[in-house]
Amino acid sequence: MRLIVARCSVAYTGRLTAHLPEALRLIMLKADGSVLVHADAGGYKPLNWMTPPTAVIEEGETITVRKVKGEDQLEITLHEVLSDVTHTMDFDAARLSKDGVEADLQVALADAPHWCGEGFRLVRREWPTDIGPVDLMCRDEADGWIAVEIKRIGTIEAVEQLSRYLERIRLDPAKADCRGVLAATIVKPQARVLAESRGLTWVEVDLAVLRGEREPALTLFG
Amino acid sequence: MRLIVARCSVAYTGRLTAHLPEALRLIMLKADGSVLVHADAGGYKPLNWMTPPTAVIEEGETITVRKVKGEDQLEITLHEVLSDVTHTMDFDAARLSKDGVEADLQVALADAPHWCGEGFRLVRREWPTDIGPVDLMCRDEADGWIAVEIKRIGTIEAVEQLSRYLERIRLDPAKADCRGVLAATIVKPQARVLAESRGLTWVEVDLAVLRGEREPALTLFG
DNA sequence: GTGTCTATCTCGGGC
DNA sequence: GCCCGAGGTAGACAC
Repeated sequence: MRLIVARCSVAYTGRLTAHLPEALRLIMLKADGSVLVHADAGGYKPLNWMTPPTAVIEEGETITVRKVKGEDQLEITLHEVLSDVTHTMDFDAARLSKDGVEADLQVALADAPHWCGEGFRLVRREWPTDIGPVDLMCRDEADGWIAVEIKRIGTIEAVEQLSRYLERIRLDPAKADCRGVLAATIVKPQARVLAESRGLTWVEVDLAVLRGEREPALTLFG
Repeated sequence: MRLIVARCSVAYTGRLTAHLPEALRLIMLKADGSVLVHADAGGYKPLNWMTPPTAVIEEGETITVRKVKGEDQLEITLHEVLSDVTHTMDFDAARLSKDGVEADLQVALADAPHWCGEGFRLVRREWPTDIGPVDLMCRDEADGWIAVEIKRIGTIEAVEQLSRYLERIRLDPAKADCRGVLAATIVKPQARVLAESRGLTWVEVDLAVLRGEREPALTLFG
């Protein structure tokens, strides 16, 4: 990884045009061809960047980064270089392991589907439809079908997704009355409104409770 | 900005939990409190990070970053430091200027709504509904209402969004016949099909043409 | 290759 | 403060 601290200006052309006036910034050139220009503020995001695969050409005080496919181009002009160092790193860095993403929520709910609705039992995970798999397919005490869409954050988008699946599932006469449930750690207000207006149910679930690691704060069905 | 190149391991707890085993990486501590851990590959994204406002505590070989509000915590353990340098930068770096984003398109179309449809005149931008604002609300020569959804890239999602708005707008008897138009720089084939199947219109617009900087390539209404 | 969907999305604007 | 939508979203995975 090459780290250049320099007074520089940057111009991007491609999906849009952007210009960055002269200032002191960090330019990061990764071994995989990524180029990132970071300021000392501004948080997570680089001001300008190019993701691999790229072609990097250095000519005098100008670094030109081109996307191998496409029109995107980044032109960095170095006005004053304060530091320019290269560090060799393990190219294939050990991978990041995560717990608590949507997939983990799905596993936990598959094990305890009653949190999606009273008396629910799992028929299968990733129930296939012709436009993609529904997260969970369940049946209730009266043997009615219920499609469950799982999200960490339940947004309008999730309601749309569930609606699309239901539209397909209900084409089968045996499942014409299939209900829909959106299960999420947080269900946003507008998603609640939209879900209810479409006759769909929503429920907030807590991963730790699902796993039996914490007591439920409230009685949800009462 | 402080740049540490070190063999390190990282643990994140908060919205989820994540662990990064020992490897050689770059740790970036920005003046605004941002902390980013980057590998020499992996493109745009840091492996781990914390956005401001944060509290950074350094004790021996451990750097602990806490979100000022909330539970989020990042714990970086330094096993071997190869480099540790600090560069003073202009804190308030000159701002990035962009042109060609959706907002620019909206301004240009509000100024020249006839590109959305013959005889259209603007009633207002950001017309409110209970699930969010419609980009443009127009009326045609016969005083009919038209809701316009503007996107840089017109996808199925944009058609869904426009459909949702129309669903709401048409609840008002005075606007029961409200039409819908998707205006975008590029309208994807699948979005065209879906729009047409729902009785919606789509139109491709060119920002330079809207601004009168370029001649239209084709007659759109003919 | 395109399409779809997740993300510790991040970030900015509005109320 | 929360909520919502845009993003050069990026990145992963299925088809």
